[in-house]
Amino acid sequence: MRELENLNSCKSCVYNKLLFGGLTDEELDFFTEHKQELEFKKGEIISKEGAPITSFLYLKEGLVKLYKESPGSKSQIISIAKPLDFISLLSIFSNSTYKYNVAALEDTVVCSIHLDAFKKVIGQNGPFALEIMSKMSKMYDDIIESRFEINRKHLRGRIAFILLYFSNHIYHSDEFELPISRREIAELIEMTTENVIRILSEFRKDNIVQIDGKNIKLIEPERIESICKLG
Amino acid sequence: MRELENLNSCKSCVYNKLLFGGLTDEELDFFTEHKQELEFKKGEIISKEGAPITSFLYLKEGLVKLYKESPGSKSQIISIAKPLDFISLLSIFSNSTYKYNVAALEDTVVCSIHLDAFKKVIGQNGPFALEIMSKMSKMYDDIIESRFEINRKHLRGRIAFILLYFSNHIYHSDEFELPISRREIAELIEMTTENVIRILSEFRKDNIVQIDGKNIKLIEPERIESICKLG
DNA sequence: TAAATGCCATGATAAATATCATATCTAGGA
DNA sequence: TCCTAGATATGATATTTATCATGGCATTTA
Repeated sequence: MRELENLNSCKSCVYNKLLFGGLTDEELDFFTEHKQELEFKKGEIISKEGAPITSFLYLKEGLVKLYKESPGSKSQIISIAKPLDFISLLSIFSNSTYKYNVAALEDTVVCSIHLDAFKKVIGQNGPFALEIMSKMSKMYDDIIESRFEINRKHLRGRIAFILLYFSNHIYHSDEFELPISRREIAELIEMTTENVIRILSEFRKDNIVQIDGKNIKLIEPERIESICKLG
Repeated sequence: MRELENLNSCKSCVYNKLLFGGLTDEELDFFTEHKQELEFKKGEIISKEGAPITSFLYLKEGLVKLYKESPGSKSQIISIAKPLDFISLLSIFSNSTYKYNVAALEDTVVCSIHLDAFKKVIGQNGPFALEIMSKMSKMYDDIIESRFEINRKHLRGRIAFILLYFSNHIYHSDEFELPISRREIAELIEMTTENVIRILSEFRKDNIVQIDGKNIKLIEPERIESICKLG
């Protein structure tokens, strides 16, 4: 992890309008004083389950995974966060320590705002509070929704689901490089690594995807959609 | 559904201190004007997926289930809400329509505060906003946590989990009456109705629970704990 | 009262999935 | 450079779970 020099003010930050629409100049200056940009290399741990929460974190660049490790069983990936997602989201208002781990899947830049400063502004700016609540709710809803969706599918449907997830929600293209290993896919969609590999092979043999290592190309997205829908 | 007469002010409501610690008298009066208590009989639907959200709802008395119905597959129960839980929670700040259904498992009293009024107070009272966010986060965290926990267990572990859930979190007793059918248990912990019945029978034969219809008595809670932990 | 419906119950069987074994390939470290 | 650990790959087998069939029981409805 590397702390970037604190050159940029939040006021000039291209993300502030997307994320923090309703803030005054004073509030943005206040955040500027209490923020820090952090850079993480691929594979680095950003936060750990059980560690105290001291800041509000959101992703500026890169890709991270939120995951849980439970003794004696495999780890489970809760979700993948992309730029502009809040990554210290779950737990931040409900717990003093993180309830899950966060690790960088790519080189990543995180903006870290000191928690007290963040809460102070929420407390004084109602519309901002509502905005954060709305974004928070959306993220929680998405996680819960996709958990239930994955659970009612069979293995082929789950693989179809995750391929479409990367294609539609992360890369916006039929062709992309998987940011995670087969094992991590397994941890994300509740199946074994062997079966992830097996079913990706099936899809390749059926000619609905091209696979070369981590490089994926969806040849027949419509068929993948229908496999996903059927479950 | 029956609308109760609006006799009680929020100021005198026994729940207000538990739920809404930081409100001024004026704000409580404001809520009194914009609230309505609703009574639902067991089995009644409180809100439906897709219906517009017009109020903030919380449970005063009774027990409800939050569930999703998806065409062509069984419904899935997301969670069970008990008194003081927010039931219009998910979606309320992120969507204009409900993302799931809510139905009463017992005779139930719901307090309904008009959404605009609720948002207005959040916007003007920062500590209250933080309080609501904290409670919201906790509920979301619990749902997500238990989803992941259920998913890494085998059937026996799931049954143990749900027995302990009712015992520890709902009834606070080793002896209780199940508020839901075997089919609903199945919808809640991701298994088939037959297997719920089968495994409850196994537990009965193994003498770790007494079962008489919906009446349950945990004979050996420690063994149930260990079955739950092992998965 | 009778019929019907839904819930509880159990067994037999089929299907889905995990586990185990093994092999190849690759990337990173000594 | 070689060596090792981990990722990918595939087959055989075992385990877990779902499905199907059937019946009893209770509760609602005609």
